[in-house]
Amino acid sequence: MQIKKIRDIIIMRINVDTAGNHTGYRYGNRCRFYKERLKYKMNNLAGRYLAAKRQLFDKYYSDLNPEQRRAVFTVNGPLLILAGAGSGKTTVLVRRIAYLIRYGNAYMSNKTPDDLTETGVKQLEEAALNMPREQLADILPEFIESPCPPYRVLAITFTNKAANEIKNRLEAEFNGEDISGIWAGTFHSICMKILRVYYKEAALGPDFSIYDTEDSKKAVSDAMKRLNIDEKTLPLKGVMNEISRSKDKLKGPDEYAGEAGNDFRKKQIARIYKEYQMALAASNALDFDDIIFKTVKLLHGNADVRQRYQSRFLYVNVDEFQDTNEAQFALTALLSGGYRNIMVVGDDDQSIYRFRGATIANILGFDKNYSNAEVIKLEQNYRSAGNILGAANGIISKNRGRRGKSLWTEKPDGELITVRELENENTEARFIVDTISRSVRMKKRKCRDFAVLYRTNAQSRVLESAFAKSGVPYRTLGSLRFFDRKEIRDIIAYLNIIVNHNDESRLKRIINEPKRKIGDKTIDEIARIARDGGIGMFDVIEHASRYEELSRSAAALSQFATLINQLTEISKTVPVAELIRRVSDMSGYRAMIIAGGDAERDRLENIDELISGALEYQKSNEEATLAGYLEEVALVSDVDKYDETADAAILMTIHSAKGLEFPVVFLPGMEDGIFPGMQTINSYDENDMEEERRLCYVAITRAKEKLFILCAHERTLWGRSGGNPPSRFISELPEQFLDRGSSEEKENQPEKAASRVYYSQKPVKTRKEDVLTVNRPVVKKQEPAEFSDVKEGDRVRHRIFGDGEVLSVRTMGADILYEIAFDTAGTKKLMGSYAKLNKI
DNA sequence: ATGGGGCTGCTTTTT
DNA sequence: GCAGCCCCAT
Repeated sequence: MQIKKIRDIIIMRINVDTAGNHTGYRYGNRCRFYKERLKYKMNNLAGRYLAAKRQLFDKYYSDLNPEQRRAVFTVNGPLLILAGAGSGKTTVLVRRIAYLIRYGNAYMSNKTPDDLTETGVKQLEEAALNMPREQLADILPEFIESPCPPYRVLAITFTNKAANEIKNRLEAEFNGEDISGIWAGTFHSICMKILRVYYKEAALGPDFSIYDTEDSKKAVSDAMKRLNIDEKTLPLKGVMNEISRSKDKLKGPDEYAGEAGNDFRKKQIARIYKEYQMALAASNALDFDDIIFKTVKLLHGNADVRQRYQSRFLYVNVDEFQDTNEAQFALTALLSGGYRNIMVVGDDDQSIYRFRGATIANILGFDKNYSNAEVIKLEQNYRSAGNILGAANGIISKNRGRRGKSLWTEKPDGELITVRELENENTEARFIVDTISRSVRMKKRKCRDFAVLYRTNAQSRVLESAFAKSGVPYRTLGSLRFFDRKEIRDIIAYLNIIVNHNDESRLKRIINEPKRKIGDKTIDEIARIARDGGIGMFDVIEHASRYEELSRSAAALSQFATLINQLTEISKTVPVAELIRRVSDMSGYRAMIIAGGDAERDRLENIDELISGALEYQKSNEEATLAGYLEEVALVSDVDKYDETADAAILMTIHSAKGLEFPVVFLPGMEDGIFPGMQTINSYDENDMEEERRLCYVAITRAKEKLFILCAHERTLWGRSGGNPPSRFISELPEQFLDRGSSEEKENQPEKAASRVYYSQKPVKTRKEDVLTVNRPVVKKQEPAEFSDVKEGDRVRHRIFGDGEVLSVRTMGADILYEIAFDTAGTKKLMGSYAKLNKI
């Protein structure tokens, strides 16, 4: 296959096209163009008409800030919205889609009616001044300019949760009007929608299965066994990762092999990759990465299909762009290739998924890939109190690979951030629980106001038991997912076999579950015969008696085949929920659980829950099909079901907290070795530390009112006890936002620190400075007064933005917020303590 | 074929 | 510290 450098080709095309015959103007040109035109027409009717029109829209959208409005009104051409944490990103996305469906390009358009009259324009000007905002909706339709029908809008997100939120908020926005034509979904669900229609063109069978990580792990492991590659010499995890990253980069097995060169490990992986893909093809299955890979391949290689979607999607909107990988970037480029109205929102400072292939280059270089892209920054934060935001700005400013943004808020400073070192992980947990229960007892807050965010899931155990003991209601997110439970996976495997008899991974999973006296030997033999004969495993099973090698288990095998065939017949007549019931009965699965006695009780309940979930699916989908259900099950996680109304404190990893906000946030385990983790500390790639720092930034910006940063003097981790120095990230926080407890506590610190047993495996890495900062009680106060002689109207110089004029000076906590109109870099809001301003 | 006991090795996670 | 895997005994 020659999908060589799809990405390069796509990017090249973008550049060529945009440089050539794009409909828009470069923004700079457009600005100049505007000004000239406005100056010229200032006194004539058309100019006044346009000004009044824009005033009317600005007024109608006055619940948004000016940057947000610009993001809503800029609909044509490529647009990058850099949306800081808590800057109203989803609101903008939703309002923008609603705007282009209602008004099209009304605001930016320079068209004027031919029959303008003095009185008509006067009326508009009058309305812009005096008409109450609510009534403006009646006038605005007059300005509609090529509105976009809902079905021509595409909105892509990462999680189902985000997709649902967009859908729901849009529905509310249109309250009752039919906008169901909008394509809003995750990358994977969008791709599935395409692949289900054009499966033939994508060289897939009609009822292909989706392998989740667990399934593909098995398939890769099997492939390695077949190739006689030992998992001890080449760990499965690394192989999986390499294959997955390779697919992210749109590289198939052959290309991967081509690039392996003389690298033995890569050559091995290339063989596994190829074998794995062959197994997937034989099973008529795709893994998660393939869903996107194959779609990009299809759109790239098939002009008809490509054109079909390119001519359909007039506006393409991509959420969380900082988390896209190369394949996803290519997909968005292909889908938006028709009209090039592509808008991406994201925050480079919140990119925390590099480890799974996200490339921050997509957002950092968006305006290079799309040379005429406009860039809008949303920097006003509506979420966090001043001190929290100050700390967040402080820490993220230490990163180098960023576009540079500095958030500001109109909110008061609020409380200082509490930083505490506790004795050990148990006292740390108790501190959290006590703080919560005290606050709840005093009726200051509800339990659900509190969130505990940790770096690793391993930290949750101690926390959970502290919560359990105290009786403070709590919930943990992301422990064992419902669909990861064995019994659920088994039943789902049966359903997959019914749809796709040759799904090898699922077949292996349930062929002997419950026990049917079909052992591993037999299964391997079946797989081998199938492979040699180029037929499906199920075909072999169905005709087991034909093969001498299988004679011993032939009876059991044909019984199994009969079971599957019967269930397949049944599946054609009964709905999914009923089918699940039949599967669990006829397969003997239910009987097996019941035989297990009381210990297995909840497994039975889980199956019942699965059935009610299927009923739910039938209710909400008019065309409920088994294949559709399986797709939903494969692509939907139960994290989406995080119930924000339950009155319980919530415990989760920082990663899963992204996009959420809480009045009070605890960050336990802020220690070098945990956060940042040992791997990061020992890494020679400074990008690793930057990503860790971004994660810390995400953690801090989850808090609305109050933040606790905690570490333990001693900690038992992985069975060994020892201690970690407080996280280097704590010392990166500007001191003026922190409350480090009484001076007494501080004085005790050096001794404690001296007696510490460090985990550090590579003492080389523990540099002198680190130890010093740890041991010395940090009391250096930052001097915000340093620049306080800068006044409104002064000329100043900034390291990056150059020279500019100070528009306003405002105190924000112990810091000062400057608004500065830079000569070349535009108007920016900067915090005094980081801005490093020099008066000139 | 199956079940139990010992051994290893270990971020983060959505789809 | 514990989960998940491998190997061995039945």
